[in-house]
Amino acid sequence: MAEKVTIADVARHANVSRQTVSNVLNSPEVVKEETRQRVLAAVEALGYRVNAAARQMRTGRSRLLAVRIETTQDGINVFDRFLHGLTESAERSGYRVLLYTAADDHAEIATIEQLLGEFEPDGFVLTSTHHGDARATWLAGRGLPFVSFGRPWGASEVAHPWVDVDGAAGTEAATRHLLGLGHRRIGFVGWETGSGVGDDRRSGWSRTLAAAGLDADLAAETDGSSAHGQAAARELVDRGATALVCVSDAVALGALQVTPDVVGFDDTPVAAAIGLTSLSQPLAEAAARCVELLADRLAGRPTATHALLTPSLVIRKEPRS
Amino acid sequence: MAEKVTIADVARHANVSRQTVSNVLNSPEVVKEETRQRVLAAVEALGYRVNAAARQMRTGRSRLLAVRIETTQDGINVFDRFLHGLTESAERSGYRVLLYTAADDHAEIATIEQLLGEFEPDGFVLTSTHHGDARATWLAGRGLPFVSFGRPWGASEVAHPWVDVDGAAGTEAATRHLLGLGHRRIGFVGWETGSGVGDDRRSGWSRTLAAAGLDADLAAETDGSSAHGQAAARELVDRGATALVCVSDAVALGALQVTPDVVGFDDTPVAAAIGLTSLSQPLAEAAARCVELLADRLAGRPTATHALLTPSLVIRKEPRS
DNA sequence: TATAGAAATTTGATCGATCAAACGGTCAGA
DNA sequence: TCTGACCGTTTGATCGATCAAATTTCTATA
Repeated sequence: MAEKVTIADVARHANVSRQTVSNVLNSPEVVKEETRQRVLAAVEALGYRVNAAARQMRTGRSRLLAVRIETTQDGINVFDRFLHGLTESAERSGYRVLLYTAADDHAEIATIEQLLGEFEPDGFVLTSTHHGDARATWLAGRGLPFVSFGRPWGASEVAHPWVDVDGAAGTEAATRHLLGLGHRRIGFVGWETGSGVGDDRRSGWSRTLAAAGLDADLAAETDGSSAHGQAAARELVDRGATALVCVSDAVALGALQVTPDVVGFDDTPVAAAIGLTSLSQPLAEAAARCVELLADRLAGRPTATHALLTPSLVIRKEPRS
Repeated sequence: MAEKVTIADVARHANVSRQTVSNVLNSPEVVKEETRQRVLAAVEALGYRVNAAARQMRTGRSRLLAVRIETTQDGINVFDRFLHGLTESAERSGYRVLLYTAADDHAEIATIEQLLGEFEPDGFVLTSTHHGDARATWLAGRGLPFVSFGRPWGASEVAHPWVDVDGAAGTEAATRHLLGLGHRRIGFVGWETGSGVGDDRRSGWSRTLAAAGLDADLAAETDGSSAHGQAAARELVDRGATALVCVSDAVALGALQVTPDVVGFDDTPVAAAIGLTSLSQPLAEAAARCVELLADRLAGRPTATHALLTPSLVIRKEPRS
């Protein structure tokens, strides 16, 4: 039942030593072609697979990437698609994804510390980075390999590899789209000032209006809920807005109760379901880039410092018109 | 930077042997209380953590549970909440969750085989079980510990521990709810016959109507899309239906375009967003039960064979009425 | 043909934890 | 006083892979 094939079994079967088998698998260039073939045949015949624990014990490398799985807050999030992409890309690079949970940044650091002692992940992927992120500082402080999905917001931050989606480029596209529909008074329903992501998304809207010679005066702040989004939209429409760019689909959902020409952000299933035009983040690509940056770093290859991806506008019509 | 504390360091610090440290951690009852305290103090002082690879090498156990991360099909699914619950519960039992992807059952088996050779997960969690599931047969065939989220549909299946949500009980509650609102002609928008989950959900609807002395003749089949849901709903309404119980939120979303009294299934973010009454699966509890069954089995404790949980009806009013 | 040097392969040690067995000390009973 | 049982602890071996160094085999040149 539990047939465990070791490197010694393969060696015996191929009439070579353990080390030669190891070399065939890890440094094929030092092995004579004929021997290589013979060993590979034995590997195949016996169904041999390297034992990760034994390898890790000797090399110190685990081929594991650790990622925190986030709680689905209001249910409208997008993390699962990123995680799927991450797992897929990691597999392609010979890594596996190990999950952990944490209530907050502080707890996450403690968990990372624990993981380092126990499973020794080779790298970490941080998500939902924010201003003054303690996790990035902590990881960078001890030279641990990691990438963040989300750029390091704020000036005093440590430099580290990151991947992010260009929110400003997204809202610029959204604003252009609404301008193209003939709107001249376009509002922005955002989050409270100070959130990096929110400010970034707002900036794309304002700069586009400015470039078109229009005032970017119709902006409102919300706590991110649909209810607040609706209230904010009402206010902006009362002040003359005829269309709205929103910082998220959740907020857009509320805004949609007020006026039809609304663009959301994240292209969540909700947007698709209700026919909301929204900005779609290239999550699979973002995940792939994260793995790429991390894998390059871990392999000692020269790595890019970051990647900024552009979201795409998914134009929909409300189904109930 | 990379300070690695081994069991030998702790032993030296506490003036005992390696084995005593190991005993303190694994079989505290054989160690004298005084020694135990001293060792624990040393563990604390040095920040020692067992190295999972070394332990696994000797014991053969990895404290890893492997789960396949599913692709988000139409985006309206619920897997991420289950996964989060699983990770959390696993941590509580001293396990970590390892992710993998697979295109289909066949590929999944191959991946499991690979994982067994490399990371030697202690157990597996299967999701989306279906009629004649090759994965369950394969795992059971070689005596590997696993639980499925989803019961073994079909009679010829091997017996194995499982956790599932009682779909029939859910649709029964939904049907009762609609009866309570005064409806007498209640239809069911389902999937094609043959899917275990779909048939189960349909049965709750039909048996409740039968119990109320009503005909359960208004049933339609769809491919699960909103578009088909809408068409099917139209047909049922034309045939006299005044309310509809749906097999999923996706289908319900389509049905909602036809008539307001609709109940969905899964309580996805979409349902919450559009004010759709829906059945909520206790996913966190389901995940906890999965871990419980698996952990008991792995610890050699007597285990229950399965758990069937009841979904709860979340009643909402359409926001746009 | 001999031999330096490169190429290919093998040997022994090691990573950190746990198992199995041995060990020393204490105590009850003969 | 001696024997055997018991408790708490220690010692040596082991899991499977890889590193470092040693060894053998091959190749090229004098």
